[in-house]
Amino acid sequence: MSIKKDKVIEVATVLFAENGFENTSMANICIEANVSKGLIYHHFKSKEAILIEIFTQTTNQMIEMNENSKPSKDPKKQLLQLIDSVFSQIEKEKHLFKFNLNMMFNPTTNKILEEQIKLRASILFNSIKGIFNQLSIKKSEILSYIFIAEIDGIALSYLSSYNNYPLKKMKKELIKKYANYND
Amino acid sequence: MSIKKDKVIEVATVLFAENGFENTSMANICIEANVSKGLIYHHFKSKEAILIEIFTQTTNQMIEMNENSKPSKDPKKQLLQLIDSVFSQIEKEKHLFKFNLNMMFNPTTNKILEEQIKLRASILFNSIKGIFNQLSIKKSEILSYIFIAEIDGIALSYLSSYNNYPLKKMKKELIKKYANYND
Amino acid sequence: MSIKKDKVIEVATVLFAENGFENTSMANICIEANVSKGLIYHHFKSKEAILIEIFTQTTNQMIEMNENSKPSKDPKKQLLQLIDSVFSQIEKEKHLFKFNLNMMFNPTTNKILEEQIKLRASILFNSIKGIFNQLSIKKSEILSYIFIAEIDGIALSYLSSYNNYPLKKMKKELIKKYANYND
Amino acid sequence: MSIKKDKVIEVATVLFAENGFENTSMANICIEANVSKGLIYHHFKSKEAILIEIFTQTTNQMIEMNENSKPSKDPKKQLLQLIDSVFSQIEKEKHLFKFNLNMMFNPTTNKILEEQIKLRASILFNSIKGIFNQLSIKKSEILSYIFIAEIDGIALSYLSSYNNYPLKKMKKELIKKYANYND
DNA sequence: CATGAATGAGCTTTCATTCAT
DNA sequence: AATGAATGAAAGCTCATTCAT
Repeated sequence: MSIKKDKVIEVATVLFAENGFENTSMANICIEANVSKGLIYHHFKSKEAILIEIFTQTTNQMIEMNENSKPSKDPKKQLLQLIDSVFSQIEKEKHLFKFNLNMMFNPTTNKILEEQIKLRASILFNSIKGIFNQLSIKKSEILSYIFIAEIDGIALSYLSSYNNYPLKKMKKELIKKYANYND
Repeated sequence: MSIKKDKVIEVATVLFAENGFENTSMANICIEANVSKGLIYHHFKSKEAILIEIFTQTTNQMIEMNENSKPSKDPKKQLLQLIDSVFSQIEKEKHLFKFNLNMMFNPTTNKILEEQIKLRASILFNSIKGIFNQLSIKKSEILSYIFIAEIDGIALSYLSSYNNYPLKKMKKELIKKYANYND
Repeated sequence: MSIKKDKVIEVATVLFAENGFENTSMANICIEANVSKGLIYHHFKSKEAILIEIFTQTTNQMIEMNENSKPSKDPKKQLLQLIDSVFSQIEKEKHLFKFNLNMMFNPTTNKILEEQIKLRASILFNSIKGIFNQLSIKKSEILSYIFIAEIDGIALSYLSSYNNYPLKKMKKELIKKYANYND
Repeated sequence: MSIKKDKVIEVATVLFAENGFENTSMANICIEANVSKGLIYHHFKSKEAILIEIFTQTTNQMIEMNENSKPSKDPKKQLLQLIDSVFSQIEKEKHLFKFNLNMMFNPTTNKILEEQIKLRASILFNSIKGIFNQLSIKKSEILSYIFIAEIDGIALSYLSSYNNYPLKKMKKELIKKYANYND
């Protein structure tokens, strides 16, 4: 793939995250990516197409990671590992999480990315359900929804409203809960 | 307050929710509210000002409701009442919740509404902490954050990703958790 | 005349001078004069009408001053008095001179005030010619034009371009020239 | 430089001169230049930028002319040449002189062009002072200011107020004055 | 693969003016 | 004499997209 195309993707990701999809113009992207308008339309059909490609790339990474993860036998261990990786991601890639939430709840981008969003949700859900199946087959579905809600809720609070959100304490509480689980 | 101004607010609320802030033009609002452009700018300094007024009105309603709620003595009962009212709101006012999430994570509107968003969060937090204080003074803070995360997380899942989200079951689980709390 | 009407004239004069005619809105005038839009249109047919009234008032003052000036016998003395008064006006009422030049060379206001501008010019010219008639009947016309050009040219330089314009020295030179005149 | 850009400059110059800066809309320019709005904003950052470019071009022409003028040895001859060229310009390019005066005394354009205006004034002043330096080193400064005031004053009278201004006679008077100078 | 001139619809906002009260 | 709600045209400007080169 062309270097310039990659640069466009990279720059657009940052600008969409910082300013939102509608507040980022193709001209902005051109300038920042040091690329002409003609070229950007050579690589992408439209502004929407850039957004779709960005989102798809990340989704594909998610899928790949999911496939490559060798489940350790112990489901509890898996859960704790998952919690650990999610929390470190929330902290490290704050802007990516904000970007995703923005794209999910902006009516315009939501329509564009609808399928992708549902796909991601089902991948996540199935991955987590796979773990809970090992703990409690009967309740694995509802347990997965609860787990996802807890994670998402913490992320939402952390990213939006609270200045000194006790992210570390929240992680500890979650670990405490799921370390003793299964009874 | 003038009837036409009210109409503008009402129409703008719907359009912002349906199409997003940036994708709603003043012309759209004019047509839908059956009002001239001049008049909108007679009543509102700018498009931003409309958004702020909408948000402030809802915030004020929150504050009022909060002040008028006579806390029943039993904190558990309060919690269960709160859960009940939140879940029925999530279902009934789906579009309002989506609108709020959109405004919170759209960089443009987030900047405009920053203070309001923080104010709302602190009102909610203090209100919930007030309940948990009665159950467990020491851990009331972390418990409040967990409770809020659970509620927000469920709302987020319900509103965004999942087609047949088991909202009722989630409510049941939450009630189960908090009905037996602190024992 | 109504106090509020006077206030409008006063405020409009300042705003037109500071921001120009086209850059001063009726709304600006209303706010600054603490008057409603309805009232301003009760007193003045239009924005143009305000400008015309402002200009007419000043013109009338010029006429009045001209009529009331009792010419001392000695024309040279008159000239020197005139120079003195013009220079002190240029310095004291800088903004009024700028305003007049603006109104004269702005195509919009020039059209509105055309007659007034010509009237003023002829008043000034005749008044000065009256003086020079006493010094040299034959050349009084051309002498008047020269005198006016000198005054206007100095004013123009002082008001527009030069930061440290030697206004005092220029006055001295002019006085020197006309004190020894015709000998 | 693009033909269409040149056309915009050309059209804008005429329209600004005829109707003033504020009374010339971008739409006016588009229609007259047979060009789309988008294109104008492709070539110029703003309406102000067009004005600045127009003014700068003329300033640069002034500078060029100034540099290319080979001073004949005799300063008196130079002065008379200057007078001759200025008077023929005043007559031929009446609209350009009016335009400049408009831009100088309109508060909006004055702010935009402040630096340019000062630059032009200093170029003119230094050029004239260079001549007077050869006639009378000590008084060259004040003599320059007087000369400029005379020229400007005549132009001002001619362009603004008087219907049958004796421009030719004024030129003759000026020539008479400076032909016999310094004796 | 690459440029940037060119379009035209649409954007937010301003404004002089009118009119019912 | 006084208010301010209401209008509608027009302003400056932005933008996604196209296309000749």
